[in-house]
Amino acid sequence: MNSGSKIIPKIQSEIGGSTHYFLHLPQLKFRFSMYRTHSCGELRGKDVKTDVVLSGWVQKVRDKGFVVWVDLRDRYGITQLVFDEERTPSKLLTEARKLGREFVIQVKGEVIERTSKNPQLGTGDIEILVKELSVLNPALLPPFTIEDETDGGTDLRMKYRYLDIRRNPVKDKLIFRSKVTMEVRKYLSEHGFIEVETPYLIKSTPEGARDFVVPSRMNPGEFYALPQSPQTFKQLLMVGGLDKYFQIVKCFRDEDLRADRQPEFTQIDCEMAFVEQEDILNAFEGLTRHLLKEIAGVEVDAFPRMTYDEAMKTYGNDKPDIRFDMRFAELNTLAQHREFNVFNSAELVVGIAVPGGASFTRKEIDGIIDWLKRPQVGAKGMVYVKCNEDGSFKSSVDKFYEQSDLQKWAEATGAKPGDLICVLSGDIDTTRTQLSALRMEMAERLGLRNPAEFAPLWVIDFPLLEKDEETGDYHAMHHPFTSPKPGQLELLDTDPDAVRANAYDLVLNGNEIGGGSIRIHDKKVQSIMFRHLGFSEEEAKAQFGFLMEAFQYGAPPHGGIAFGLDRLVAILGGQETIRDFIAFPKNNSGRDVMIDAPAPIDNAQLIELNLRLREE
RNA sequence: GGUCUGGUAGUUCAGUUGGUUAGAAUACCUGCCUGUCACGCAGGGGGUCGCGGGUUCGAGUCCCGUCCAGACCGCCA
Repeated sequence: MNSGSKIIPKIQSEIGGSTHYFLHLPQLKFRFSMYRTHSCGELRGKDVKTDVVLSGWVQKVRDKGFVVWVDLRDRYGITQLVFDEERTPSKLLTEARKLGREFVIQVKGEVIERTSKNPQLGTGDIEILVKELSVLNPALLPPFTIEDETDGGTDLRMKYRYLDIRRNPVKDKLIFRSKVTMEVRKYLSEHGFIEVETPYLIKSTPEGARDFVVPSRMNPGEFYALPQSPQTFKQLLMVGGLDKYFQIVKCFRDEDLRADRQPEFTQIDCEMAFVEQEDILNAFEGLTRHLLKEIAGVEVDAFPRMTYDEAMKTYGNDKPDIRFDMRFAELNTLAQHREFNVFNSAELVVGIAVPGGASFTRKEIDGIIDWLKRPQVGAKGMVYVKCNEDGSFKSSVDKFYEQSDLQKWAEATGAKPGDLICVLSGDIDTTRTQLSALRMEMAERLGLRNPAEFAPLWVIDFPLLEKDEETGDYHAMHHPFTSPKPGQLELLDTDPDAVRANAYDLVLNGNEIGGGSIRIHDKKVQSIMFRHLGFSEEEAKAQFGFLMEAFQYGAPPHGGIAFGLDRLVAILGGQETIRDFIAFPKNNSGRDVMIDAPAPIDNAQLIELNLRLREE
């Protein structure tokens, strides 16, 4: 791989600040003479003496006695209104004093130059001397302040999401998302992709995540499922000859949530016919590069590539964050020749060099070890080596190892004087997972996860199958339509773990933002796959008969990829959590606290649907 | 299914070893203020300490249960 390639943005992303985005033009594109001639963000010094009509929300009333200022806000900005004792009729001045926060008002007046200007505001050179005021709608006092730095907690803000959306940080993220989807549509359309909508009411499938199901009134006892992805439909579109398809589409998975996971989420779903893996990688590297350039202002070199096996060995993770190093060094041969049984009995001894970590105090290192021992990580302990500035080493296993041993560990991990080598041991999978968690935690603590830096990476050659440790069954690591590498079909019988797939993920800053594969387009191969996944002939036919049938009518070689749009947008915006990039997200328990869903349905509805709730 | 953290004024939070009348900031209301823009100044109102039970002379504080929220593990082809 192209190691150490770090991409520094030309323009820093400024989500969360007050900077507005490309779509945030201050001008109204459509003018409605009845309610407004201008937006609250566009009037400038050159507009002085113009008669205008503005509408918006009252941000703040500042009553100074002789003069009352009202900040009028809309999506485009804030314009100051002025009412004063000299120029405003007393009746109007009294009305202005009665305005409350978030009242919706309309004013007619004249743009005048301010006596004292506000350079922090785009409209800060002018104000509106109001001649007519009408309250279009009064408002209750909002439960939290509609300001960039609100006093509201997340719970409250979710319940009153429509108020939260009035705030710049949320509004700007939605505008930012709109910009991203616009660029996606633009790029893919320019490259010959056709956007096709596929159905939401489809059939439940046993593999993968749990389905959300929808009862069918007209077909008693039968259910639709909401799609986990439009996978089979986009393959059928290839059989249909559409050649290049995309769709920005909602997908549904009934699994537990995370900060970056919602039960309904949006994918950029893509498929191409007459392509091999290389064509897909090129096409969508192009899309991603386009987005990085247009959205984040970052020019990126060719994306590095790494096999799944290499990623697991080097980073203990199939979605490594390569903005920083701390690569794994396997130390078995260097550490299993002394009397240290913890290492000698381990399947894997592996370490990383934490830059600057030698300066950690004993207390800090104990803290790290405690962190590792939490059930979420589950490590038994950690061996560490401080690499002193004078070239000597101080380790937690000095009893067992010579300085020359530790010197070799330092060479293997790439540790320099001042670094801390952290070593974990145990069985291969667990130890890699734990060290990977430690690597990310250390990067976080050392501030190496710079959200304005973008390091994309293709991870390729995923295993075709994954073994369920409980049942011993195999299931598709990607999905059951993924093709094995050429010539590896025979291996399915002898060594299923060794079979690699034409499957790939696009990783950005340690997040899987996209994944796809070259599909099986041959009915026979697909049958073999289903058999290995434990489907009987009948089950396969019942579940995917339509696809198998379609493959007999001239299915072209095809493959595709799907990007998680919510996550992609959040990362491009330099954020960890996707929720603010979704207008109306669900909470931790999958609830919409604003509309209070899900909710029971009444008995008549149940009867109509031929459903009865189970008695407990 | 599990682990951890939190729940006190409209809001964000503090509240010591269990001890008098539960505080601060902000928001809100009233008054004042000749250029504010986080305006300022003075005053005022505002609390079922998530809910239920227990220990105790006494519980915001300790214990048990429960609900809600957040982060994570499992899960997420």
